[in-house]
Amino acid sequence: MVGARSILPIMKQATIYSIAQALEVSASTVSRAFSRPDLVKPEVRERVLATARELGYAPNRAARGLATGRTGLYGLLVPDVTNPFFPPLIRAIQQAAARVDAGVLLVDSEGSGAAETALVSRIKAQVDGLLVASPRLATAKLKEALGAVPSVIINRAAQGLATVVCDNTAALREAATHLHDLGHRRFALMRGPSASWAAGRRAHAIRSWAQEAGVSLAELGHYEAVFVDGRRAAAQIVESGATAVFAFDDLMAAGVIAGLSDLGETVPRDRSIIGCDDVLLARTMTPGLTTVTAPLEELGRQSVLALHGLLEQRPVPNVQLQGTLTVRGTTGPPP
Amino acid sequence: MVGARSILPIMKQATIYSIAQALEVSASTVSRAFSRPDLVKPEVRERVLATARELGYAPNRAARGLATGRTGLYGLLVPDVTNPFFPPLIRAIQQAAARVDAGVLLVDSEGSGAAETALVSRIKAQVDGLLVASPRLATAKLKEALGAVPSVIINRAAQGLATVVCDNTAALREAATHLHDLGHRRFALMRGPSASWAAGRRAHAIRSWAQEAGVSLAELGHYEAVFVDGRRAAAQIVESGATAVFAFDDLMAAGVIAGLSDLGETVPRDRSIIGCDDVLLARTMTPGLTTVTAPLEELGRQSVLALHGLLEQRPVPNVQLQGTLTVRGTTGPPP
DNA sequence: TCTCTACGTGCAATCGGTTGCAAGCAACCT
DNA sequence: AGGTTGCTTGCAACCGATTGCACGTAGAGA
Repeated sequence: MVGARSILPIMKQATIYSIAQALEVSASTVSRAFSRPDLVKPEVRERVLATARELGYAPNRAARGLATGRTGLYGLLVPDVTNPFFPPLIRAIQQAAARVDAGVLLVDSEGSGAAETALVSRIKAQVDGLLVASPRLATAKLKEALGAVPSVIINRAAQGLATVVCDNTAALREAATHLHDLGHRRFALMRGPSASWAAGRRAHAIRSWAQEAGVSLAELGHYEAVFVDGRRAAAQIVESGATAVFAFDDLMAAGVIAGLSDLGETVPRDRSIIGCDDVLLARTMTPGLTTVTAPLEELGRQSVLALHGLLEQRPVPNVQLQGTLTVRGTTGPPP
Repeated sequence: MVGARSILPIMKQATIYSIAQALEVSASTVSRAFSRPDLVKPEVRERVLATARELGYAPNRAARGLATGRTGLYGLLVPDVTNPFFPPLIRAIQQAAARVDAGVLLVDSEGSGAAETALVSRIKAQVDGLLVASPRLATAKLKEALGAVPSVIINRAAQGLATVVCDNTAALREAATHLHDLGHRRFALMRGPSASWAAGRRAHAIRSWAQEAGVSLAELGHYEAVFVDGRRAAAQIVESGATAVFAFDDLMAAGVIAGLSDLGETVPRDRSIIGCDDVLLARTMTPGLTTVTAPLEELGRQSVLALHGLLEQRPVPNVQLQGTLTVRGTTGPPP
């Protein structure tokens, strides 16, 4: 014994065996004190827990995983971490997962359906279950890729899979009415990606409202849900003659505003714009963006709850949450 | 050979043993074919690999982890996922980690130093190493919390720890010169959080430039690096009489612009603003924000490289990258 | 007093890899 | 021919927790 290193004795991490030894009980008892406390005499359990704390014991995840087949990890697959829609969702998921003692393994598919397939099969052996946010893949392919891994799909309907979605229909109708009340009669709708489930839903909500209200609606797109596509679309909007615009999401809305500004227009003086999602950007731009706020924290929490339920063999109902209208500064009376 | 089950035979996931059996070799050989290919006769190795592919074999991470003590996971601790500075970094880290066959376990400290301590000790047993982005904790406490876990600190200097930082001094001086050339002579600096290393560095860079250039510099703050703090600070800026403002980061810059707008001013007509980091927001606001672009992808890549090196016992030099000036629409001549 | 039940505990196998050690074998050297 | 070397491979002991099974004990019931 040479290296008497000063502070921390190079003591190997405590195991159930070290605890068992210290207490002169068997390792099984220690194990059970944690995983099945009801099977251990209260007094013994207390002593085990105390000693564990003393020795700084933390169960070895790998060993537990090997024995139980559970990793304590949830995979989270997002199409694009840098899209401001996802970070609040990620955070909520992370928190909720921590509450059920699970970690979050994050992967980004860079918006590619092919990558989704690859990533899913890459990580499905490493996790207990998968949370798939806004998948690009068609439902059938998605199901195939997922195989038997317990999964929850976020922000998209998918027959035969557990889903947690946000319905914006009511909020969008409210938004439309808000614009109508301000005096707008000519509307434009900037459609999102054709493969996007949300885009279809939103378009449908607005389309049916416009029909009922008997106002004109110019449908533009499909566009990619990115800033530059919004910016480029500004000319088409001007051309359409619409005074009020529904952008597919906040990013596109910001793009449109930038594009209109390039053309010498000011929002909301010359035109009103409404976004969707209420990402950080919507709150921080000037003027603030009128938009439909998605309950992202709740979305995250519910997804984790659903996955957790799935893992415990509980039947999990599909969840549908509601978006709400948030009026800020990009809507006003028509010129 | 009986079970010709039609599509997916309910076959348990393939293991090295199933492969070994199929090939009539020992499991050790199969194991070595993967982990130490050089020890296996090429011909045998080929057959193992082929059979593995055929059987859809994927090594069991938990088992490997138990045997080797490696989990194949890097922990990534960020103070706030929703701060747009981090998502691009996260994505880069995730990609780089995948390239060395590691997963990323993401945790968010919600900007609290105390939570950092708790989270670090919570996950350090589950990961091979830790990437700590912009920690709030003082270096000493951080080191204590990290203990012996191989770690890389991102975006902050920390004596005795491996670090990967971005130096903005040169870019900020360039930005200052840009403003000076436009005719500005009265400057203001909105300082970031006092605990932030980056804030100190940026302040120092600007302060020393101002001194050399012989222009007036009003130092405001410290502020939190959030939108609302920027917005509230607008009045102080007007009061200071500065025509050009360095905000600690883009979020604050956006806040200032909003605040000035509240007061009836327009940027850059009435005042010029410069941010820092070049987050998505900076590109998507109207007008675009003049700012110092941080090489986030490179920052992420280098951090992973460093951690990977650490894990292989290689000596890892500290990395320092350079920010670059990006001129957009929030800077112009003084009124 | 004797069985029966219920509870608490320990034994030992198991999860799926990794790895030190030694044996088998062929080529090479003297 | 005998000895040496180096390459392949198998054996078996781990890694740290979980869990089915069986044993021992004490209290309940007859």
